[in-house]
Amino acid sequence: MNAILDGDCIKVMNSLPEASVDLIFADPPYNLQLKGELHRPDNSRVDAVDDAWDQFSSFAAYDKFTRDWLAAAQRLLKPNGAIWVIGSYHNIFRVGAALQDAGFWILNDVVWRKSNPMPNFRGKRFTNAHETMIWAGKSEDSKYTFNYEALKALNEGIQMRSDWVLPICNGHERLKDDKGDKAHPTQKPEGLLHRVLVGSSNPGDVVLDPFFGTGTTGAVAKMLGREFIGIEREAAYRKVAEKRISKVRKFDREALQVSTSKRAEPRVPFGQLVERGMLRPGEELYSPRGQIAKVRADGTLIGTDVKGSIHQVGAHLEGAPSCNGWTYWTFKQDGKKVPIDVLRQQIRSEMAS
Amino acid sequence: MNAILDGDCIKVMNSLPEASVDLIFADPPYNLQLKGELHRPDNSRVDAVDDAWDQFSSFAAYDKFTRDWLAAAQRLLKPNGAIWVIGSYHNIFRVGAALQDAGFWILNDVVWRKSNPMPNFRGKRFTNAHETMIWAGKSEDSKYTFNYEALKALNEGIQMRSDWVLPICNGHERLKDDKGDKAHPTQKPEGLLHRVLVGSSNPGDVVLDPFFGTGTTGAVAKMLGREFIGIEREAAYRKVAEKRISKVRKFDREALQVSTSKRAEPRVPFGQLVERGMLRPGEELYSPRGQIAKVRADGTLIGTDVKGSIHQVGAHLEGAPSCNGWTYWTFKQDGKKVPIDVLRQQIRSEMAS
DNA sequence: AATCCAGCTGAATCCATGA
DNA sequence: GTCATGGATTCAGCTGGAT
Repeated sequence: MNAILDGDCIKVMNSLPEASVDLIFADPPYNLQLKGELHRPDNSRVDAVDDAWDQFSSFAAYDKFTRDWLAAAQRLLKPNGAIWVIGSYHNIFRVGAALQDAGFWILNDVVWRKSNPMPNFRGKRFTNAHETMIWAGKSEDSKYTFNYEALKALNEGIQMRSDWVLPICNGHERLKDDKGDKAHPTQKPEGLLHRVLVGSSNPGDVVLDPFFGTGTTGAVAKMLGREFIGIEREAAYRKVAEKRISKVRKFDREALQVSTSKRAEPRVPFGQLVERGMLRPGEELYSPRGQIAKVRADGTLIGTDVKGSIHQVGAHLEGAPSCNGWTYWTFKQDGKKVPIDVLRQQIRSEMAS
Repeated sequence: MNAILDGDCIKVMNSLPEASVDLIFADPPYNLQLKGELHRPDNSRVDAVDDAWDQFSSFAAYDKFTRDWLAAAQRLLKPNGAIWVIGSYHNIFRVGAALQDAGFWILNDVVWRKSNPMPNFRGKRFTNAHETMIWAGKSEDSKYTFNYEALKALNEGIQMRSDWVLPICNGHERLKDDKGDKAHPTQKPEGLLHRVLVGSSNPGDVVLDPFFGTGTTGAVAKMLGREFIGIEREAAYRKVAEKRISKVRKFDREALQVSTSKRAEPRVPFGQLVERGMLRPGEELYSPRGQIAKVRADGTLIGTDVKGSIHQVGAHLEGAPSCNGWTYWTFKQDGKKVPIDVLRQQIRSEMAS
């Protein structure tokens, strides 16, 4: 745990215990199939991704590699685990189809829209200004983690969309080797991993990255109080990543607390309000339209022609498929109408203390 | 030519002569696999895409369908032809892999970022705010059409990126049936097709849409002076499309001439007004002295003896070294002359949100 | 005549828990 | 496994009628 394992990711994954990982973030080789060299208009040469680890003999060979590492990844995930895979149009369609074929259940595809992409120097295509991430549950039934409120807060109060605008990794964040060259050709920005991990994992979760590279996933996981496992077969990358992560400090515990939704709060049966005498049997509740229902001793309501729970009676009055009775009904307190949800909040705050 | 053919798209395509089509735009079924009903927080029901044509028994069945229509499409394309396919995460990965397997050569994936997507009502995933288009040549050797300068002109003088922000099709553009309901559940916006056709085809080219629906491809092709072939098996959609396209008027010939040489960068994206249909190619703009200039499809203007950006033509008419075209030009709206800057403000307010 | 507001809608794989 | 039930959840933009 919190280590970088040496070796081929498939073999290493198969040596780890099954159902032991909460989240996987994978940045596999893109299989770029670049032909000649590319030069900028000023004749400078573009430093391309031409590493041996990105060479595959055919689509079939790439597909086999993809199926194999996905199978190993799926074995490692807990039943409610999830996976993120990032790629470009060269490989992401094959990865996505393989994910579906393996039984993963796609939850979203998320577009990383680069605010500062490399232009298309030849003027023969569109500027390749984005990469695609696929977020998928281990299976269709997985109860995946999604910190809705935290992401909404990250986005100034509006729910997070499937397109994320983030700059590419450069400047001080971009790791250099001893010669001052970039240490890894495709280092991902920490901002990207921050959003992934805040949104789809919780503190203490185990996060695995089978293509660890220079360790962005590990660095951000450490900051955010997640446990990480990295797998990387290139010694040079492992060395850079080790040094990088050792310098990372975990955020304060308070900083790791994210906004939670009401769903995470304890359930309070309406009957408790009656039991505790906050509402008395026979007391009248009022709908937004002024309709009246009476509280009964067992915590149900009775209206003019219907009885049942606060939700059922509200739904009936509205002719709606469902209704949140807590916010629907009000009662009279000192002559003013007050939502009954206020009483639930009182009970919850008592429970917390 | 310029007709809507009735029948199954694979059979119809196989009945057409091979190597006869320059460009294909395809909006195939997405295979959504929706389960139950979905309600908004206000309890209104979401009108889902549950049509029979989007039902497939398995991924294997969908893959076979995809391979078959792609093979027919590939046969129809000229050697230098290209194809666009649009989809969502439900199907686009399978389509992309099938394209590659069939020998198509992916040129870009292009993300349509929706400025006004439907939210995620249950707060369980990211807002599904984009769709993906794949642009591919018939083969790796295809000398595909790419109107670099025209697209650059549409994008305020900056080269066009692989992510396009456009609103979904609603308002008056959205076609209704006799009962006032939407005529087609997934009608695409004309702005999207405008950019596709201006960017990757030339006037006179033959454009095929094998999933014609209500004919957005045909309508925009006609406006832009392209020949179209539509294939649609649902009589109701064909009827709506026929009526729609009959009302479309082709733009003036000179409006279709797009820039072929570099020019000064306009300071503002006037082209977006054209792309979004706020101003139509061929429409007249008026100077303060009553002089007239016509809008062209790539967002440039043509006057009596001058053509160029809104700023350049304005400056020429005034004999001035420079001119702010945004405040200089007006267009007619409901009989009144309105500065085009009003339209820019509309776009800006959309972008800000 | 402008402005405002309520209402409606869009390619959506959209719940969790306990009996 | 199924089933019933509590109760949580939305953004942008257009339209048509009211102010």
